[in-house]
Amino acid sequence: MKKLIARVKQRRKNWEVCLRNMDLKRKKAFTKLLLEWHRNENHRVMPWKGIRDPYRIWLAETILQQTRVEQGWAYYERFVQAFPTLADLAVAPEEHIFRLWQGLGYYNRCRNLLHTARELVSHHGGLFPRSYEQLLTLKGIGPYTAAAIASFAFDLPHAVVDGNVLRVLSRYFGWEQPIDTSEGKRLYSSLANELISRESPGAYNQAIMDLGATICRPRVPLCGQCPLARCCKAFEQGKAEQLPVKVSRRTIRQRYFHYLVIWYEDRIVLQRRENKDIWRGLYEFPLLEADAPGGAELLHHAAWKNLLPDEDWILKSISDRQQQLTHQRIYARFFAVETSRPPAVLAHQILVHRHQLTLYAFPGIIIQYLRDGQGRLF
DNA sequence: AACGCGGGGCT
DNA sequence: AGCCCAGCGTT
Repeated sequence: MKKLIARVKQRRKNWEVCLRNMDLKRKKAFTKLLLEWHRNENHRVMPWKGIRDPYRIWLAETILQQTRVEQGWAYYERFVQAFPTLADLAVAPEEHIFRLWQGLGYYNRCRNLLHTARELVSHHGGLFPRSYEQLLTLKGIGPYTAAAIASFAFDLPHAVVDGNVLRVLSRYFGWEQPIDTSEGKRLYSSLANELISRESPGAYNQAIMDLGATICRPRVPLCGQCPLARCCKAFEQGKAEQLPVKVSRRTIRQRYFHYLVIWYEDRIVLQRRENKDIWRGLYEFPLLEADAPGGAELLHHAAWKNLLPDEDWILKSISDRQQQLTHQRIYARFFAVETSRPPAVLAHQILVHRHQLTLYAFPGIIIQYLRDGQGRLF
């Protein structure tokens, strides 16, 4: 067994050595052509581009994790306006930050943002550490973000590896190694760190991502305009659109949410999602989840006994909404109820006036519901 | 190594 | 309907 593992390791090593030597000319050309294009023809403009302040770089990169530039743009500008410095962010109330993040998704990013801001202020003198390894230890900062801060703010030669980079490298070098495995990540990352310009790491990192976003696009790459096409293996073999290779496919889970929208005069009951699940930290109505859609009989469910005791309430409407997430499809049914007695809220629930609803952050499906007039708001 | 985590735009 | 996006943390 040990022998076998040793042999696999040796073979992997040989493969890497082979790759390293194989494309020497191609590699040299890559960095040179990329930087030339960046200097002369890259006209992409974004509010965070060229910034050296590690705080704003961190903010931008965090917002942009798995998020399209166009989508994150306005969020970044609102955050910079509300929290111009790290110190401003560190003292902000969590509710305020979540409200600004509302609608952006992946809410753990938001939680980690605040956590790390406070960590930096209380344990690092309000300064970002100036090394890649130190940056990596901070919550919410992984290999990509650490490399971005290290290179853009501190001129350190650490290559960013994001979706753009993986695509550009896979195509340029014609690698069919899948990009979504540990093995693949290791190989592409090591290649990227070989290629990065030692003189201007920040410019190199910016350039490769801009090229991936504007020319070497996921679908319909603009090889005709690409400055690297003449050295690009995928272009040479006419398989740019077939790369990069991915192996993983995920199944989509279906979930059925039943929300109790209980109005008492102009107030409504809300609760905050706390479990390890989607939308943690956002607010919603009292919820019953089931394996299938349920009817009005749910109003007599034990979990809602405190809010709907006997006959002091009336059902006003039932309405359905859907929300498609990347890995889940949410079917939500809203039961709107009016009550004449103040509901007995549990410890985790709050009674909020409708004019105060804008103070809370909600999942998209709740926003949908409130906006449609069913909730008398937005 | 595999999985969970959003929301939106594009084909 | 499926894919992808300036990824990261947990198990």
